[in-house]
Amino acid sequence: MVSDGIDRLGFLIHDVQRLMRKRFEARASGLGLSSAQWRLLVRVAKEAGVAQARLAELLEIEPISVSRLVDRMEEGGWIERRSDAADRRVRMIFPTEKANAAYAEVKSLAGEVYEESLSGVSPEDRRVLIRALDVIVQNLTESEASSLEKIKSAEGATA
Amino acid sequence: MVSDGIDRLGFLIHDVQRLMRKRFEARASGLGLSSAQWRLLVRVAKEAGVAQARLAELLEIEPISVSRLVDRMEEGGWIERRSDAADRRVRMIFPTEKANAAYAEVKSLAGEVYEESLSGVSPEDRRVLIRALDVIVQNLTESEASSLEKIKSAEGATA
DNA sequence: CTTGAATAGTAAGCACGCTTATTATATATA
DNA sequence: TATATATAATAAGCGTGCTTACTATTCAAG
Repeated sequence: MVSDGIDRLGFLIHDVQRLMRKRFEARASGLGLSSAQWRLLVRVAKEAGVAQARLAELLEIEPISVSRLVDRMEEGGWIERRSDAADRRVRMIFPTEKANAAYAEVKSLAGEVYEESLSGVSPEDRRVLIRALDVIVQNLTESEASSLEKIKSAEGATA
Repeated sequence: MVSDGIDRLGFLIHDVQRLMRKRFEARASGLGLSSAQWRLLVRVAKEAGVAQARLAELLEIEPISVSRLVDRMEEGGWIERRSDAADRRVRMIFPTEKANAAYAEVKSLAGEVYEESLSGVSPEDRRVLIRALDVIVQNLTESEASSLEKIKSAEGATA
């Protein structure tokens, strides 16, 4: 327990995220696509016509964050907003031809970054890594929900 | 190789980082200390009197980012800027008493977040996780440097 | 001593996340 | 029907990272 490195987990995750994003954006800068925009584009490619509110759920970010991201991506010509005739509150998001054309290229580019990152990590360790990260996401999203429940039930009780 | 999940690595890292930061800041919000500020404070606690430029190196962020982070932390009463008599360009950074008092508490709080994150991950898998993240950081910082060298040598022709 | 390069720090402005508040529209209920 | 609530999107403004450009200071070279 003395120096297992767990006490550095937050710092490590933070550093890895920052470095991977930086590397990806250096590669994709020619295209003018940031990593956040790429994440959104992946979703939109799979579900053309999705509403912004649903995108926010899928990406697990706030609707306002989607709104401004979509602003910039629309300016960049990556996606298109269309009104929903059935519900005039809704803006449906579609990928443009430019986005469809770039999709495969950017995906392989992301794959390159992953391979560079994992150089020297065995296949077995890669599996463990991915599995552990999945568990962490699970743990943190689950108990986020349960925390909310606790708060709710505590509100009406002796806290 | 078909669905080993490596293609989700970037998304996973991104999600884990965001969720852990969110969780930490929910816990530490009472103290008014963000995770970026906590990272800086850890360094300053270990090297009281460190210059901002050195902090930027240690934290691997840009000097300007340190500058504004330090602004807010000075306002918050966590650190103190002092001029270096030997070099008037330099601002030496010291933790305040408030910071020293909070240090142990926040550290254990961070530890709690790590434990919650890793719930259900075996000790062996934790070791693999930390080791893999260390390797990734290594891979991405190393070839960042080598990229810079390539650029430099390309600039100066035969270098 | 003077000039010029290098270094420490900061200012301005952008991207992307957030919280809080507002507008427009839909839906449920009195 | 009229009103109240809920939902979709956006606006305003903050924190933390970035790039680029600036000032102040130090140091090296002449």
